[in-house]
Amino acid sequence: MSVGIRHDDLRRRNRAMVIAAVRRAGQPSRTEIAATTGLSHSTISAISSDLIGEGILTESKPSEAGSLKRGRPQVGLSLNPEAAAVMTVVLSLNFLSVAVIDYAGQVVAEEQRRLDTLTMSRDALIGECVAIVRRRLEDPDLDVRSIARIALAIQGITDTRARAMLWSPITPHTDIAFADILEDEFAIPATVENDCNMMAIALRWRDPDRYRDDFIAILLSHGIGMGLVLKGELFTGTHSSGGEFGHMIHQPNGALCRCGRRGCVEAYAGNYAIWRNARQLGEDAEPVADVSDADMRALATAARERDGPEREAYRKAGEALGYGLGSLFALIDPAPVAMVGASAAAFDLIEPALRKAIAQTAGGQHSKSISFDTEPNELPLIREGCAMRALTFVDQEIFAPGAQARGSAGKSVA
Amino acid sequence: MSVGIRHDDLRRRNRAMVIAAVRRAGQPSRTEIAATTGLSHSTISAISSDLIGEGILTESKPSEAGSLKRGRPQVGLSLNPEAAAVMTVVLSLNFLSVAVIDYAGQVVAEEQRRLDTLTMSRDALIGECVAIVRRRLEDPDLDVRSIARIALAIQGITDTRARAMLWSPITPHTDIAFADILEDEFAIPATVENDCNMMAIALRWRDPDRYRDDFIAILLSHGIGMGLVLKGELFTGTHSSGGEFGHMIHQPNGALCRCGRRGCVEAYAGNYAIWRNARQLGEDAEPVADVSDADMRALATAARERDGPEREAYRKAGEALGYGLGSLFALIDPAPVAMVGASAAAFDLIEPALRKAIAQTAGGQHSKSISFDTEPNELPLIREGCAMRALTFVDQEIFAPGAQARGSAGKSVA
DNA sequence: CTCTATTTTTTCGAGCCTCGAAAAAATACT
DNA sequence: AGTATTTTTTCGAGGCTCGAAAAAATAGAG
Repeated sequence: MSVGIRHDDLRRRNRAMVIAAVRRAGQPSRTEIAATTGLSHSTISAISSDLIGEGILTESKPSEAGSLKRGRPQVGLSLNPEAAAVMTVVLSLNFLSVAVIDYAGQVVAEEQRRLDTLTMSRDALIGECVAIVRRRLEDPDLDVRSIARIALAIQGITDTRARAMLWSPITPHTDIAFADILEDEFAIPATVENDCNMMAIALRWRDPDRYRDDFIAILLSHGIGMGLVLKGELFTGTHSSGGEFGHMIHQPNGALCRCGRRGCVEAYAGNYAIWRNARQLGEDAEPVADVSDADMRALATAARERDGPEREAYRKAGEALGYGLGSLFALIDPAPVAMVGASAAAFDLIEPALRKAIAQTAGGQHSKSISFDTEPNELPLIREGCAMRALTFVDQEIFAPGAQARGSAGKSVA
Repeated sequence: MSVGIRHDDLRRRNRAMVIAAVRRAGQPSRTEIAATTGLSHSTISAISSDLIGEGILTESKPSEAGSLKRGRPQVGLSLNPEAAAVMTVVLSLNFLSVAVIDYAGQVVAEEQRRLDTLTMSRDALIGECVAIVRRRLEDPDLDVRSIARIALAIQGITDTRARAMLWSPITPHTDIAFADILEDEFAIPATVENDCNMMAIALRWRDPDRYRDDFIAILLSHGIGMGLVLKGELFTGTHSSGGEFGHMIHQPNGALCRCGRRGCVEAYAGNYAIWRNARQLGEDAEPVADVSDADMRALATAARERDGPEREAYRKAGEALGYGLGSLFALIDPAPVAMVGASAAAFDLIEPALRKAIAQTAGGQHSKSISFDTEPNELPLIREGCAMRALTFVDQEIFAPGAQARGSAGKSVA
């Protein structure tokens, strides 16, 4: 049951609030912080002077823009880049990349690597992840002690506690407790996150006007993934990362899905499904392991050029996505959608059927008002989201320990 | 953006916490409250003495059971029934009922009434609701001034702010701002709630062991409704009451639904759909306005007796519910389900096909572990939930004003 | 160049709140 | 009747936020 608020929680929570305000606003003055948090100037003054003393914040020059004002100029507060650093690890199909990010959010080092994730042994996969992290940590240019957290993003299902990958399309192996493995190895707190959830977080940071409290990020790729933000918070399943939009049922007993079941949205809208339909292989044809981006582009070009099986394949994809979104919108009400990933570049081929389908569902009553945006490049988005998530953890758990306690006040996505 | 915690919020929140603890536990001692809330004995002592002084709590005799213990006996705290009262109004198809409930949760008065909701004019419908409330308020036995809140539950879609009914199957009229109407009329704060959400709240109070943080209540009735509790909180859409499980798409372009669209779960599993299939009228047959409980029982009896169209109708209903739940479980992970309503009595006919369908979905991987419970009588459940919701509002907004501020700490379903 | 108006930031005392320790209260056991 | 035990209250200490006032830092006016 919920727990009372202790007296010392108060300061911790307000510290977290101030740090969050600075991270969001970039270089706010104390006065601005007081306004956004609703706390008094005295309190902000006390907290920020603590935080500066601890090296978490630094004073920077007044925000250059409006310095024509009369009185004492505002002095901007910003995050001290050297206060800490985090490491992001993004593991996707045949690709592994890490980045070191300072406390202010700047990338200070990175490394990328191709692997054959589908055929690697479990130990080899884990080994590669550990090794690439170790190489970054051993980088002489880097103060190892400053790495306060590692966040690993992976395509597939993770558990709610962000400790393990439960299942992933990029490897046949399951239940890999990456968080424990990394923590045992490096003694740095680690979490495992779902890639689409990180996309959603990144979108929110990139465009907070459009992606604020309620929106959907859909990854159109070999498979179909989703990151969902509802009421300002990342929506996850009760046990897993959840939000397996791609495996909602579009056609009972329909096309064969990569997951072994039938009729999932993904079995119509994933790259392999579009490929299969475009090649007219039939819905029972075994999903191929991978379709190159070049092949998908060729398919899209063909579909644009003439009415044929390629165009029909995209139409079917749009229909599946549309009915899927319609069902989703029946549950959560319509919200803005971001289509992310290589196939988002072919959204023009998908959109008509999608809109037609969605218009026939409960959530689609005002389907014209549902807006779609596209972003073909998912990797930078995942990495950004991962970085923000890791930094937010540092903000809250390390620099304001105990503040994450309960209540969503400090738990908001960003 | 989120707001800092003021110093005076602290007491308010902890007051709310204590009240909630008493409401949940029934007759806890101060020591028990200290344990469940995590606050110190001194704090609990101070707060409870305030609350007793204000007439919100009362001291009752020690909890009779374990009074064989050694030391000073615990003195139980309980809600003062006279501290306030709330009124519930439940509006369902052709039926209107109100109840007055004291602060401790006991029904002190009630009234029920049959109406022809489908054919009534908008004003007549509103008029009946206002009139029945007025009759209760004018009851000489009742201290009118003590009614602190009115909660109206209605089948259909309400808005997130709980101010208005947006759409309902029980009436052709839409967008009725019942909350404003009642507040203008009686100057008592009012809310409008979705019936299935209230069912979920009631289930949680009735059986907190089974229905704790994550569960689903599904109303099997003329239509199909759902109340969903996730992570301890009632799940609603972003704009509406949401959770329109019945209008998730089961079969694109499938059977005609009462909502005018095609292929919704309800178009296979609602009473009218089962009836239509049992009578072999075809999927395009216009949904009938109402099927009597007696007719539905006859259908169920026939289905149990022989393999025929009746049995097939229930099979189809189970299949639709199963695939729908499967899609839902893809998003939120599996959770216990309560089947509520008259047709829950025919769940034996529905279950086999339901389990078979769910086993073919992503969420159904462990379909055997998904447990179903049935409760044929929805009305008492709706009223109970409504009462608890209204009382919780009083707990938080009236007796601990400002405490509902932000953070879910105090917002939990109960 | 000095003075004034203006705005931001810090300082300081007041008022709450929670906590821990100790005291008081109320009972069962010996 | 006295002792052990458990619950509840009391009381002082320590923290936190707030408002008001003071201090700091600048632009504009004369």
